[in-house]
Amino acid sequence: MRFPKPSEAELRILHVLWDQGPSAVRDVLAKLEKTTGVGYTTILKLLQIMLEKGLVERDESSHRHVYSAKLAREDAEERFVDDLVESVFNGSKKRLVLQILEDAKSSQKELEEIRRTILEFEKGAVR
Amino acid sequence: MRFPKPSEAELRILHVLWDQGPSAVRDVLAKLEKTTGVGYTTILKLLQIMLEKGLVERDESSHRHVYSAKLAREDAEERFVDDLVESVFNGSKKRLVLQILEDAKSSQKELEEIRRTILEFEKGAVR
DNA sequence: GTTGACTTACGAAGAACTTCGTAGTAAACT
DNA sequence: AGTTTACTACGAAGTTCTTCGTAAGTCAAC
Repeated sequence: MRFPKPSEAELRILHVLWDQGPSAVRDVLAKLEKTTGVGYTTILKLLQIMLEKGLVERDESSHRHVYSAKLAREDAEERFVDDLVESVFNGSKKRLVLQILEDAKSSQKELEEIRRTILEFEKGAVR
Repeated sequence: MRFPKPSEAELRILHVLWDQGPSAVRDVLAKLEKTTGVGYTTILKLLQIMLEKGLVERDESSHRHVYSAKLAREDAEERFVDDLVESVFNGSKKRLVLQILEDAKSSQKELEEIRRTILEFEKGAVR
């Protein structure tokens, strides 16, 4: 089954859930209010919408509901990459890779890191 | 100066302008109506909005206005990749590269193509 | 020069997204 | 028990995006 693509604000919340694990609204707010300045009920509403969409699930055993990501980080990453390849690079993953390399060309350090990353991967290293 | 990020529909139009060069509304429509089923005035309106945003420019010397992309393909690609890295991969291009490799792992053919792409790039080949 | 086809301009509607205010409910603390 | 604090639910407003309908302008061809 295909899950809906998270919006920007939803993605910010998912990052918190991925990093911190199951969290109440207040826990999510704690991480996001400094950077986004967003209010409590905004997070709450978003989590409720995400629940409807199936992006998160919640534990209602306590009055203080606890939300956890139902969409795995890797699945989300793959989905976003696939969508990008489709909409921007005409379905060619090769062209995306080329663009990344082309993009990093200006920075010797960055290019070197990518080269190292690929080498590690070829040796069978996982992340 | 930072150009606005094209929306999905705007991006579809930009692809046409990148592929075909300067085009009138009808020319853009010809390419998009089969795939998207969208109407004439929709394309027109979008082009007008894109003109305001600075994504395209237009030649009004003839009654039939001709639009051309002001935003270069490569710049758009770079912008979309950067935004993806920022919003999904926590700013780490390395993690994006890893995800692409991880993603292609299932397909031997795809992985091989990426490997070849990187090799070509290292030899100084341009796209 | 009138008609008909094509074009632009523009308003508006519906959808998704983001945000918050208000109201009601549960818990906690004197 | 009563008050204060914290939480959930929900409606609603503002924004952007996408789409189209309608009106008005241009041009060629009859």
